[in-house]
Amino acid sequence: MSFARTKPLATSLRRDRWRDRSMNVLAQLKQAFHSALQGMVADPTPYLELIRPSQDAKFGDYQANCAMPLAKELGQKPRDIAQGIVERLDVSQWCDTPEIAGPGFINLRLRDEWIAQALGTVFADAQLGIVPTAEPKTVVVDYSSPNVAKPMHVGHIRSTVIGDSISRVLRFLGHRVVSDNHLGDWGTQFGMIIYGYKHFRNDEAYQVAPVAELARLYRLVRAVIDYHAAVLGVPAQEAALAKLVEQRTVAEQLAASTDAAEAKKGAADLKRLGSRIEASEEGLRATREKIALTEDSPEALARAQAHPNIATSVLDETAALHAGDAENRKLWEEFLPYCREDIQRVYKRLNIEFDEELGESFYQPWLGEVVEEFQAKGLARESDGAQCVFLDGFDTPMIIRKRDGAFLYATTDLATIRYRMKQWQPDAILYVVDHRQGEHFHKLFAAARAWGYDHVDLRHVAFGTVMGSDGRPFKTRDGDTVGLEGLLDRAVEKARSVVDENLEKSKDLVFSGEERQRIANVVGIGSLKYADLSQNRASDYTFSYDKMLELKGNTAPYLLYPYARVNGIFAKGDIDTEAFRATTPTISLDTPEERQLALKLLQFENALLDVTVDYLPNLLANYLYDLTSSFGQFYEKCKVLEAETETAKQTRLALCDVMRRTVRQGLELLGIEVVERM
RNA sequence: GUCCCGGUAGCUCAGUUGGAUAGAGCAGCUGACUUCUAAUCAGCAGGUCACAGGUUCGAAUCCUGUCCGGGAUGCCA
Repeated sequence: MSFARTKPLATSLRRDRWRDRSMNVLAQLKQAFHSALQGMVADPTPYLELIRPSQDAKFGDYQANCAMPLAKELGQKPRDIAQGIVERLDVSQWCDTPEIAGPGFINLRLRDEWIAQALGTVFADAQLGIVPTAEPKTVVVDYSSPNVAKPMHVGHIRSTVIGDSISRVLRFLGHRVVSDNHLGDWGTQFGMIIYGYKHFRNDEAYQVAPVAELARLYRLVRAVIDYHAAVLGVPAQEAALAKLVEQRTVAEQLAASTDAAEAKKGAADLKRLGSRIEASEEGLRATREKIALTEDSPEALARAQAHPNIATSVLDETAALHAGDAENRKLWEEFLPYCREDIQRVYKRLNIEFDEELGESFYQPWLGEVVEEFQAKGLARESDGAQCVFLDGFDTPMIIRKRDGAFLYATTDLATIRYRMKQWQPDAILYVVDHRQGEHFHKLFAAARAWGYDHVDLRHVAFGTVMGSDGRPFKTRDGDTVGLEGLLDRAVEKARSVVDENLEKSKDLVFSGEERQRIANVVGIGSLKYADLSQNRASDYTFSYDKMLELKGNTAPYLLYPYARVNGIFAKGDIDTEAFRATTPTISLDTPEERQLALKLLQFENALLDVTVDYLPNLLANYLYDLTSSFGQFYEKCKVLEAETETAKQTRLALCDVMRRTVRQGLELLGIEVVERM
């Protein structure tokens, strides 16, 4: 059975697209079509979505594809309908006479004078012609959410960067955004550092640098636990491998069969088993290396042998903390600020801030109430000793209280929804969390709706896994997850060598080592973020330093370069930017490159609105890439400082300046900084 | 077993929610620096959009089935 659908935020945002705005051409065209279609069809709104930028310049700048679907509804020929629409349509303010082509496409070509005038308006506006939405929504964006006390790793980059960008775009468009870092500050990792603190601490180190000492304790306890788990896991891994090898033997026989169908199946099995065996062998090798890591060090081995039951002891410490044990509670309160401080270092490097950082522990006092309320409303009942919420359409229930009485993340998530609704009355709550938790969120949202929160758009903004070049989840050679800080260091380091290499080539410009490092920092971090944001979040993402730092293609360096180039033009021409912005340049678009660039610049707002429909920052990245490509062509063909006429020079300076401001603003909305020269 | 993603050029990926001849970058080949920064630009080549049906004026996109890959799947998060 299906649930009553809440009104998605995107629907109301989409309506913004054709609101009356002086600079948004598409919005204006939609309005003109709305008038023209009125009387022809009951509700013109859905057909307005069929007006879009043309794919090919020979079809004009925009095309309206509404005549074909209308043909069916009205029972007439599509070309006749197109003709009818055109006769009722008044777009003369913006366009040349519309043309009908093919089965009934209506092609629209903007008048050059209109584009020029619109560009002038954008040039004169500090906000690039973008006005805040008339229908501001309140949106909670839940992202990043690392476990504190545990080093952040590569898995956190996507949530952090995507969530940050979505927050920035929504806020820029005038929505009220509450960005909330739902920290894991109440889990087993605290049991680990509490255990570590009790058994392995170095008091002096803790006094001098508590954050570093706690991190050391975490790694140390983790290593001991991993060692025991590895030793215990080897037989099972070996057995699994043996089974696969056995299956391979069967497949080999099948492949040799005289029956064509059987042989084909055998060959397919062989191929599949081959890669599985490879993966299995590699896993086993990694496990053995992990064991060796401890056994090769007498000190580590002695420690491991002295703590054989460390895993359960850690769980006991965690349970004691949750049960209110005074000592553990005191330690937790002491450690938490240090752990928070530690992760802030990474956020600072990434230039990311949150409005709220309400961790799991914040909701802990209300978990009992939540369960009771679910029971009282008949939404939850006992099953096998656990409190379960059974939901239509799901095979398994959502468990909100374990047999042993402990709560789960589902419980916390429910309490969190209740708090957020009460505190901010949001229209939408976005969870920027990897796609593997999809089913959890489906259940959570269904439970929340049953609970009464059915007027909020709860949405799982899912993203894929970060993969290595081998096509498997991105790991270090030892099979560990890759630390986030090391990733940033390496990106900056690689960027530095790219910077050095390229600046050697420019003779006239002198860059100090300090400036080079600053550029490397912006380029390195920016590339790391952009590589992620420029890809559709739904797909898995193959991590590659070389690719993200490419100078051509859809990369951060490619987008940063035109910005610096325009600065170079202004510097060379000795043109004061502020003074120029105070003027009203005469604009006349006389070359295809100028026209194309101007048109792209006018589409910035549409790119931002597109991002908000399905929360896809890559649509903004695509736009910026498109824009800078157009600039590249313009730059090649149109001399700015040595333009043939004064009007051409003013036009081109204006184009350059609006381009530079748009790129800067666009990158800022992706959380990426610019450099003045490079 | 069931459910959720995905399969587009040798590689990495886009593809504006069903529109006209499927696009970029890398890799390969060819050109363009005494010129506002060549961290660039122009060009060539590269495709059975996994496969088979279906829906309609029109399908990479929607539906059904098959194959392949990944993920989730009762007490972790």
